[in-house]
Amino acid sequence: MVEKSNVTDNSEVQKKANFIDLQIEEDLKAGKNNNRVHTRFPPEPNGYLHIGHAKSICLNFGIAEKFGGKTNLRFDDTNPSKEETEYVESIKDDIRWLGFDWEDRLYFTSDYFDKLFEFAIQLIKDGKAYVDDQDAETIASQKGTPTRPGTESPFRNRSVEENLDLFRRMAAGEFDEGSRVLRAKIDMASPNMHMRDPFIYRIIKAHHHRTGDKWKIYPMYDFAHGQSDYWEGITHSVCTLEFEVHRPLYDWFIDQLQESDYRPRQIEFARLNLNYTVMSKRKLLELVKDGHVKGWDDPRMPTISGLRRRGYTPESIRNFADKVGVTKVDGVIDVSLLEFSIKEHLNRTAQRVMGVLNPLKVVITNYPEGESEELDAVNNPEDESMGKRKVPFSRELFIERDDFMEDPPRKFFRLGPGREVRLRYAYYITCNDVIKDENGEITELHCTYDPATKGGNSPDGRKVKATLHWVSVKHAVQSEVRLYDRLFNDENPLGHKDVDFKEFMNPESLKVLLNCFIEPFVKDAKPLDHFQFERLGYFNVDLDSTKENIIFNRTVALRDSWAKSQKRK
RNA sequence: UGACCCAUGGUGUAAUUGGCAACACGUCUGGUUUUGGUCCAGAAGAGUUCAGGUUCGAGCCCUGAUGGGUCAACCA
Repeated sequence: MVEKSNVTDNSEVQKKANFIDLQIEEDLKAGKNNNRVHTRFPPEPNGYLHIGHAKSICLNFGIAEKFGGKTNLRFDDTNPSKEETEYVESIKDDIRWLGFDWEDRLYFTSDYFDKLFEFAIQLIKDGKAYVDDQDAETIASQKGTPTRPGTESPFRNRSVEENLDLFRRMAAGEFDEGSRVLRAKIDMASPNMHMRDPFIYRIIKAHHHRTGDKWKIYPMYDFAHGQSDYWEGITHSVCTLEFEVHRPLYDWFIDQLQESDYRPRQIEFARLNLNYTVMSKRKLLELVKDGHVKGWDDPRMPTISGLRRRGYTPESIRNFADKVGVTKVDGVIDVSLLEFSIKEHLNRTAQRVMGVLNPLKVVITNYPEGESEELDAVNNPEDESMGKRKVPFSRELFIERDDFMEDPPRKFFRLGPGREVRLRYAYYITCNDVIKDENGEITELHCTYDPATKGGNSPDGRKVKATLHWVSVKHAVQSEVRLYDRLFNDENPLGHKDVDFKEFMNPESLKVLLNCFIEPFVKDAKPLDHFQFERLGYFNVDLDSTKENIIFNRTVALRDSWAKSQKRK
């Protein structure tokens, strides 16, 4: 069975087996690979990980967990011109943050460069690989098309000795980049383009982030991946759908290598797509490089570091990965599911706090000047063990501008002239006067409070229709709040021919509010701490935050059926 | 005149392997509520791309069609 055997967060959810689980169960039933299950997560260190990688990470480590196997982390670093150590470190951080552990199984494809080289030599000796002296264009022209077979290279039938000599000289750096490649000799007429004598080694004279300048030639992905799997004892090599057509080639190389019953198997699944964003490293890099966002970890980015900074928790991302499932169907997941995942987690765990984003001053005219008091507030109504805190109250308060209307429409329950509402955990107040400046802008409200309603209940049983959040002016912490909206206005920014995806960027994806006031409880909050600002949403402390200037990110807004009903009108 | 893959409510995933199409998100309604949140109750929404076939019975098996995706980087 494939249910999680360990009962972690006592949720004991029995996960449905997906098609990969089923295939693994079959392999196990057939006694393959001595009943071992061993997966790997193989990122290329050429960018930061995104939520799509998170799905793959959860899948690979999840499989190992379900079947009592192991998962390796392997950096697929076969192209020195694109890869950097910075990326290696960020990737490791992100995986660890998600809560997965590769233990001592950290590998680099570059660890296998010597073995790969030897394997190439062997193929040459076996007459299964040859050096091609033609340039890229010529070779491409001989490749044929998907509907027309290719033609063989004039260098295809060189002698083994000549191939050996040339290949060694390629490795020695005797030739220029692009002047020669090593190719596998397979079948130029294959209906599968990848089998038409694929390149397996090319000359690149760039500094490699790990092997330095030792190598002048580097293996191609197809020549490295399966072999790395094989040498690491990987049993199930899970990758995304676009590698489906590579599988025959993967198998071909394994055929050349296999010397026992053990054999790794490639299985493909559909990559994650999210609407209103882009999910390709190249496109994300473009956003970073061109300054459309502030970096890989900009809270608007679908990167793991961006989501982390935005306030997403590892739990929420893992739950999300579970919810989207694993299939071979190319689909697009609605961001609302991602947002649901974080709201679900933070609702249970986030400290409640009151914060006013667009302040409107309220003077409690019958509250003694210069005095203040502390009121009890619940830290999390979903979790009594989180206890209570004190919130200071005084004569001058801020409330949310949206919570007052001079001419309240029909279903508006909040404050208006002559109306009485409750200030959460404090008192009932009634609005008596609306003070305006010379432009007619409302500058403050004069209200009276009912001392008998302390804590928020009226002894006479009088009801109010609304409860507002508030802060005490002299106690509140002024802070910056960054509100985020989707990065793109279009559901599928990449789905338009002839229009660059950046054309669809949302100009209002970031709104910075500098004049926000939060209750003093947040004074000592540290970067990445989560809060629910009551009635508003979930916020966390940004990495830019300092003791003097606390900065909050809005992770996600609370569901707001009032705003929704207003929008409909 | 190719190969390979895919097709179930708006979205994503299920369906005891041939037996009443279910769950989640989203949407809507009502209730509870010191958060217009949460929670609770309920509703709408697919008859499974189409056409044949096998079968007592097909979302599931077979055939064909249609639609979509991937493949012709010295990227992974």
